[in-house]
Amino acid sequence: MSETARDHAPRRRRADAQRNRERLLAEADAAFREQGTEASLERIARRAGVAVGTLYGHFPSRAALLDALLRDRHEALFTLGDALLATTTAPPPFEALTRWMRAVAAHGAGYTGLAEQLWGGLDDPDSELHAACARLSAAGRALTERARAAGAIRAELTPDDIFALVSAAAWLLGRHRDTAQADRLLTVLLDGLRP
Amino acid sequence: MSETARDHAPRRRRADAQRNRERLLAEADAAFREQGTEASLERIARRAGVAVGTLYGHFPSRAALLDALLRDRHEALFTLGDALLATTTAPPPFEALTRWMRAVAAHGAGYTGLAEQLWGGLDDPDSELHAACARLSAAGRALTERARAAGAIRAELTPDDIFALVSAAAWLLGRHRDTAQADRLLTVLLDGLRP
DNA sequence: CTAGTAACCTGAGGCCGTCTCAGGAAACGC
DNA sequence: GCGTTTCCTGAGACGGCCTCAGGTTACTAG
Repeated sequence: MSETARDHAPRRRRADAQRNRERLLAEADAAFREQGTEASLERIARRAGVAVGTLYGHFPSRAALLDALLRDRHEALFTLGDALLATTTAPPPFEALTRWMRAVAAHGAGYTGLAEQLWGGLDDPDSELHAACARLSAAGRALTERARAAGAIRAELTPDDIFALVSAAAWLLGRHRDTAQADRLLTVLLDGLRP
Repeated sequence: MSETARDHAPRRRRADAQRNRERLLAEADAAFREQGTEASLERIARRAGVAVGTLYGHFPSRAALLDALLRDRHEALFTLGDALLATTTAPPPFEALTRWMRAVAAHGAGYTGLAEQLWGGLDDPDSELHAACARLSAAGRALTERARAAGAIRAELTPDDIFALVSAAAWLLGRHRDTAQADRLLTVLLDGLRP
């Protein structure tokens, strides 16, 4: 957080544009935390001290806004996925899969409604969230196949099944805020994967 | 289904009102099936050949419309719950619980978005869906406690946990239409309940 | 310091949705 | 038929999404 703040935005931006972008992201994060991913974009713009059009100028859609907001968290998940798959650092297949599922479920629970958005982003190739969703899905697929090949999970489970279960868990956790319960439920779900 | 159609509406209604009510329910069912429970009420009214105000006259809120639409299905679930709890007809505790969970999950998957509505109806005492949700929840609670007392499920699981799991399953099944997958996922979930 | 330019911002306005309510229409009972 | 009660209508207030023509501002080259 210094002059390298423009990491993944090599093109110089006008100072006011940069400021507005940051305020918008901050307000969007606050609004999404409080009201979920369906929070009013108009209100977000207003609270950022900016006109609606400015918001749309920076983020053409809700998905684009989310994508920008989640960039770091997604990056961290990609890294985790790589580590869980790399031959040198990977834990046993079942543990790798469950650690992945817990991480993704926790991520999808970050905002109420995020699970739906990620689900939708996977289906819609035009969504700004599509790339991220696809990478998450690919990592999950690889981990699932490895676990399946090792006989660590029921043979009939497909990667899509795993994705569905993670989404459901994220949906649930995203509207409860009870971490103890979340843990119990994830345990039920993950134990059920075993053959 | 004949002249006894006004079962739970003892008060005579004007013929046109009765007709409109039925057309509205039919169109709402169609719309909810196609587009989920967030379908536009204006469009439903229009397709029923009626002004918006008429719809709101019959059903003050989306929840009221859903409540009317689901009345029979809820009644059937209450009956099932009673049977699963009655000492004469009840199967073993674990089977009773899982049959209940499967039935409620299937019900909540009837329309995309219904799971959220039922969840919300439980929380909001003013919702027209509240009574039905509360009864469903009570039956689930009793079945859970019985299963827990019999040592058929993990000791740490609460009735709220079960409700949450059923909701998540309903959410999932409500946006997939793959019954084979639905079965696999429910199996995972229900097997995970065991100690 | 200044002018020119490209980048950016604004907000009215079109569209659709929810929900209400005053006034009009229609069914019913006699 | 006629009065009464019940019901229906649809304009309109309000908020959300999204766009785009026109105004504004930061930067830059001189």
